[in-house]
Amino acid sequence: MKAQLHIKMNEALFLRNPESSELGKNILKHSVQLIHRMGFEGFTFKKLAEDIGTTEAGIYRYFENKHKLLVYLTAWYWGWLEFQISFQTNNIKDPVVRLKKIIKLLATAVEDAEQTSYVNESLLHQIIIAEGSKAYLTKQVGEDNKQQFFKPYKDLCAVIGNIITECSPKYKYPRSLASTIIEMAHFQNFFMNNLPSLTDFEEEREIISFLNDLVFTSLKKT
Amino acid sequence: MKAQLHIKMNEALFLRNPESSELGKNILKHSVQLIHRMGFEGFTFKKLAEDIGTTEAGIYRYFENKHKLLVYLTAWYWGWLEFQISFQTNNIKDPVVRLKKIIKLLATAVEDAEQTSYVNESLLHQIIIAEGSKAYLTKQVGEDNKQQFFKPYKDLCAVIGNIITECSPKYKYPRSLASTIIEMAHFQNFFMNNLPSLTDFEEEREIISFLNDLVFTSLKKT
DNA sequence: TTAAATATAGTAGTAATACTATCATAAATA
DNA sequence: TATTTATGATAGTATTACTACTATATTTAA
Repeated sequence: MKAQLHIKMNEALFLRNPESSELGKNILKHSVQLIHRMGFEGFTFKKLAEDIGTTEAGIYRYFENKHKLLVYLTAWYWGWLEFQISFQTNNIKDPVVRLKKIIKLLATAVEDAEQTSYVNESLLHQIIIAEGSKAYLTKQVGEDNKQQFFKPYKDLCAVIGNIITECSPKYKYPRSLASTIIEMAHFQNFFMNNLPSLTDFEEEREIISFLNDLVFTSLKKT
Repeated sequence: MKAQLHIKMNEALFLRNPESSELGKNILKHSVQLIHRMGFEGFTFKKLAEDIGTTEAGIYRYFENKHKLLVYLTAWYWGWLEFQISFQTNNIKDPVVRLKKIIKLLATAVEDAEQTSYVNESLLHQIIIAEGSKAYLTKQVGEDNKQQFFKPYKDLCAVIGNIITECSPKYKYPRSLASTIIEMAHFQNFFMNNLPSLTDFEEEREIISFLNDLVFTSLKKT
């Protein structure tokens, strides 16, 4: 008997809960695969429906549009990652050790092993790297934010910010440093793989070293 | 008699050079206004044509699609910014002073005064903050990169990276630190204005302080 | 000077996208 | 058994993204 991880989602993100039916779960599963394969711009509900073997109208019963679906997937990811972090740093007292562990988790490709039934976390991690920013880089960011769509991201940022403050109570920018770590864990990965001259890296390990250096020199000073 | 600044653009970015005609210049001018007003997703060539008072087909003679136009605008911006940097840091010997000046330029809203005839740099700066990443966060990033579309961004990153190395020859991640400064100058601004709990800031000045702290503690250590 | 080439504008159309609405049927539940 | 709920199938609309074609104005070349 295995414990089943479940991420509680904001109800305003969907019209019908995708976790409540087979079709819904298929929408999540296949959308991750399709967005990963053809990018968010190339992805349409029509293609998704064909991939699943259902109709466009079927998808629209679950999600209002593809933007909401992307926001759903990113929110799920941040919720899942926050759980991973709390699980993996549980019982670690030293905030410096915790922060290092978090940086590693942020910058490391997820292994396929620990898959949640209908979401391939490894593919989703790559989607977040390439498409994640598009969830909030829109004209509706204000309204989406009012509806709490970015709460999981903000919560994670707050968690990391608090650990930063534990490490160095006098450091003045804990939340900005937290969002910098999160964004750069992803952007440096994207750059390394697609625009390598914007980085000094050839593998993940080096991104982790860079982020550790960035964070801990900033914190040691104070 | 005033010197006229001209940014040389990659010819593969357009079908017909928009700087070579009135319509072309109008396309640049009005696209900046429209993208700023309705966001890149809401922006279409049809709306642009109506705004200018020409036809859709007229726009398509200059740009293959709106993605190319966005890449054109971002490339123009980075080229323009590199010129601003070289101009404003000219004659400054001390690399630390130069780097501080660059951080300020990156994070500061452009004044309306110094406008280049057909591009409103102030609006364009805000477009780069909100839409700039979408120029490379696509499935075609590899092909676009092969065609050198991101050269101005990469050049700017190299310039900043070199100054970082001048400041601290032993620092191991000059290019990644440079791309981090560039991206965070924009993202922290976007977060401050739209998702404030991801930052510790209320004004630009504070973003500059954060970036200075981040960079110079990293560099002093070595 | 005139004819040919070229640049530019405008009209019209197509295929795909992003939806909405309706009706039928199968399965679950009360 | 009646009724809700989930899914399926079909059709339709407005907008988007683009292409092809025609008309006209301007430049250039013979």
